[in-house]
Amino acid sequence: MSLRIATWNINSLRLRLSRLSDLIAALAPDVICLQETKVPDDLFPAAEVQALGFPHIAHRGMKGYNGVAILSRRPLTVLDGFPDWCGKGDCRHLAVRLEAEGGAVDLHDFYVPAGGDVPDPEANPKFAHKLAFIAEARDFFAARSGFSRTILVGDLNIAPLENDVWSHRQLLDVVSHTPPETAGLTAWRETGFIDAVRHFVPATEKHFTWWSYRNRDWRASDRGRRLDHVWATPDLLPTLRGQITLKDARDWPQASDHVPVAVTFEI
DNA sequence: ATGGTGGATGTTCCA
Repeated sequence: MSLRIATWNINSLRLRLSRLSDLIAALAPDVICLQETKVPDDLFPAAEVQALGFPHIAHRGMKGYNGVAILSRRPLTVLDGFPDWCGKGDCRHLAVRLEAEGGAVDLHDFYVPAGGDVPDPEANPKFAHKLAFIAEARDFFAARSGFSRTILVGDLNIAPLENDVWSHRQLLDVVSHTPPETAGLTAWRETGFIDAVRHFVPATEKHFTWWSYRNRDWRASDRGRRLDHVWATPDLLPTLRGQITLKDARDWPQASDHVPVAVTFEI
């Protein structure tokens, strides 16, 4: 059974419902994990999403900011028992179980705090929150040693490798690529995941999923970062079939600043 | 060194 999972920071689901339709046409995903839906649960456009061929929906949203959702062609069960990360109640995580021929698969959708502009946890509470969030996530997964058949995706707001940013040297003190963030994210991943996109794209190759709105000509300047990730437990390695990073989506009308990333499993 | 753009909200915050 083929399972293609896409992740996308959509930066407002209601504003970009027609872009979601474009994503479905371009990638034909079985499951879509969204971040920054920016829609409270009672205003979630469920009927519109279902009309796009995704009858099974889980969402956790709030007014104005954050918000995650998982849209699926196949049945899903929402998983609970997870922390309220950093005790903020701010809608940054959703987990579901998908039934597959080879057994159930657990899927986590994360939206990690961006962390503000100043990479100093003493001076900037947003950066302190970001470091605390990734440490809490690392500790949570570390405490469940031996978990398997698990996929973790999302806008993790950190570019861990040198070629995950346009200039490693110039971004070492820029939030998203500082040593405490990249070390923290790697420690989280190493609790039990492999980087499914870098499994297909060599670490020597630049690879980005986000380009700032503030670059006039994003493609020419190409000052991108790889902030969006797909991880999988190593038992799923033999099921990996490929990845697509839909760079062209950055040129869609009224584009998100993030592009969709999809990984296909034969599961 | 600065400011650049975009979304939700409401006279500003967040990214």
